[in-house]
Amino acid sequence: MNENQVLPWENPRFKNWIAVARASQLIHQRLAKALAPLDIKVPHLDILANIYRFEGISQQDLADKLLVGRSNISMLLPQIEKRGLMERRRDESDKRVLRLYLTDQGRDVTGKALAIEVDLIEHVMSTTGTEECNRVGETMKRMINKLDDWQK
Amino acid sequence: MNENQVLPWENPRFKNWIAVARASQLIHQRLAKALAPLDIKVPHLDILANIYRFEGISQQDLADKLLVGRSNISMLLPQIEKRGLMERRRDESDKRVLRLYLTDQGRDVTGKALAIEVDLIEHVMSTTGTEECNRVGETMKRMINKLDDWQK
DNA sequence: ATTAGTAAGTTCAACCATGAACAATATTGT
DNA sequence: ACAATATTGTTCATGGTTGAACTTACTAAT
Repeated sequence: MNENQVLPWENPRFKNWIAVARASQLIHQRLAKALAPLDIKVPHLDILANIYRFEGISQQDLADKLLVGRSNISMLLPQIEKRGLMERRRDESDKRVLRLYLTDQGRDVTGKALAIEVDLIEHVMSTTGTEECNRVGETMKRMINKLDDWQK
Repeated sequence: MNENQVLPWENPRFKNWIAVARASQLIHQRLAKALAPLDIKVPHLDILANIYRFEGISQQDLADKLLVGRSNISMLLPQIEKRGLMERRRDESDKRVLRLYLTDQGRDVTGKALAIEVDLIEHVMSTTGTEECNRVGETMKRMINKLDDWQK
């Protein structure tokens, strides 16, 4: 910890992590602009994509997957539902939970939005080969695991 | 673009990018909690760290580095200044710009906060060797360049 | 069966972030 | 010199995000 008291930007892990954070932030911003024509915000797409993938997911499970609070989901869903992209159905076997389903229109919009996201990422990573790309993914997964089993 | 119409989660670049985004989001959240004892928010640290590194930076240049709007900086700085961590001085040669400087206390707090951040990242990336770490950083920098010279 | 504990979802107040409109100052072209 | 244009920083309205308190529903223990 003492050798970190000098400029952290000379620390390899730190400075490379900064690049990761910047890339992540930039892509988020670009994605937001790219989704504007569909009148969809990034958090909306995060939600829609997860319902697309896990039909009938509960709001709690959705919040866990997205790493946000339940209240966040509770505030966003009514907007999406009013636009007719998604609907909530009470689970009959457990009346506390609401299960989420895309409408046909929702599936259509989500497909288009995901295509935009994939195109963006494909383009930005076009100079990154599949092998290197997988190595990056593996590194990130190891980091996520480290975070998960550390401090709860 | 057609082969992306199936599940994007099978697309190597897409699925690996998702891991990057998740790791980034998680570290952000953990860092926020780790900074709580210092009563510092992540955006505050972003600002302080950049003044630490670039003494006398202007608000506009700071906003550019942090990839946020000027208004963001304008709203956050008074809070930091009131806590006595930083001060603004009018540039005499161009009276529009305000130049930012850390106080002694600000330098102290920033050093402590950066040490917390470095410790977190060192720990989370402890299973990632320097070489692999640099490769990840290189990949991210290539992505950032792709984003910079595309669409303005 | 009743009580205590737990879990899902909602609401609310507080806080952050953003972009547009604005004021003050600099720069550029003629 | 002067008008038109740029740039810096601020303000404000809007909308997003959070955690705590709350309601309703389920579960476990005795």
